[in-house]
Amino acid sequence: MAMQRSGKRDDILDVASRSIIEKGFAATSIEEIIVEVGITKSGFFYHFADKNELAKALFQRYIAAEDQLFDELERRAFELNEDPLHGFLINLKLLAELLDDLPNGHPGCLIASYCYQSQIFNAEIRRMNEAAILSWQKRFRAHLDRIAAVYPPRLNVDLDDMAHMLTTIVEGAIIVARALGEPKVLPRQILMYREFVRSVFQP
Amino acid sequence: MAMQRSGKRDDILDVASRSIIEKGFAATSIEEIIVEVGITKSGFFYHFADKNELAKALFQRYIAAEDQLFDELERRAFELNEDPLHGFLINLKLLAELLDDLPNGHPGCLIASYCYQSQIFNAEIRRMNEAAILSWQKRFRAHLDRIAAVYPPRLNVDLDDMAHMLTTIVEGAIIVARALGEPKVLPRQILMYREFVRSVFQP
DNA sequence: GGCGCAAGTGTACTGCCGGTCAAGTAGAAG
DNA sequence: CTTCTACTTGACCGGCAGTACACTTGCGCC
Repeated sequence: MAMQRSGKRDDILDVASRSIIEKGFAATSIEEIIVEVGITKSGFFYHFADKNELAKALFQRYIAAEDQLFDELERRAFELNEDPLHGFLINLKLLAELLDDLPNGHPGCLIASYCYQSQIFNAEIRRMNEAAILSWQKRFRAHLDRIAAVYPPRLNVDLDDMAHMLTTIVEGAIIVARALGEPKVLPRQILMYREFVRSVFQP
Repeated sequence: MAMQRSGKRDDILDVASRSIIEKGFAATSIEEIIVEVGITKSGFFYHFADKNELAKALFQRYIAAEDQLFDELERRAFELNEDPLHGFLINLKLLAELLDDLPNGHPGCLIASYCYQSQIFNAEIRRMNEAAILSWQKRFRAHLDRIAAVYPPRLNVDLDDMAHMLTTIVEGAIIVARALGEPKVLPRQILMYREFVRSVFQP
């Protein structure tokens, strides 16, 4: 059999992330993961010292992928329009379209998933979770600052709150979408945020 | 010892809800619940046929309490101002103030908690979760309809989306607040939604 | 062609946890 | 004085997380 570098390790991460997002971390047994991957329990523990290590690796991979996606969307948006406001509005539109095209909707966010199970993780993972949200916050806040420098806000809103609002809406909309079985809620809520941004800044 | 009706049953629900919101359902063992309540395992299974029954009872109690709270806030708000828009704005303000006054912030929402662990619950609980969100949706939508009848919206927004937006923001803000350890995020995000409502409807 | 390392397998074990079952008890209600 | 509710005592089963450790297999390198 082919011995590609870390073949099974990635398989474990793929299977585990799907299962954890669906059922939660504690409800995902190592047993079922190794059965689906086609590996033995020893094989699993060769790659990960314990379940917490799995959670950590999963999280790092997830955050890296999200960051890359955001970078890419940002780049494309500001290629289309350099203006801070219009570029950001296009950015949000692209994000909504991308999510709208996912056949089964966004699978769920590990940040939220871990958040409601935080007590079973160690401090390191909790700090990673916090750092991930703060990095989004910083990213969105930078956009808003650049916008506000050109378009003075028409409403008296705190830009930090407004930056948090996008994270808030994404996380919340994933929950509502999942609970209702209506994937479109997420893209639609992002467009609502977009309306809000427009109504705050557009003259 | 006093034999108040269903004394221990309520104790179980109290302990379990705290633990489940913190750690998740699967990570909350019956063992630890009965130890904290000071009860035997048989005592637990006297009240609940299995863990799923516990989840169901917990959920019903949670939803009933939330509904009552919303009713109360609504009543007080419209006592202060009968106008649909201003009454709703006051309603949101009262909600934000109430959440702002909670010393440790909102403990977490069972709907979101269950949502990320849905696969371990039976169909009945999943339907209850859906119904709870739809009932909020209906409640908020009714406000918005009454507002729109008097104040024609200045932005072209879908009122269903706007009603979902409040649920979305509440659920999302709880996650962000928890992950960052900053309880104030929730009331502040509700006030952001309030600004949005105002900017859509206020002439 | 032999050596070492990465990537596993095989197997046996501990201990917790969900859940079951049978029998018994203390106090309130009628 | 019986019956019902709300538990207790205690024994038990099967499944899963996680540990431990000896063993194997294929590839790259010298």
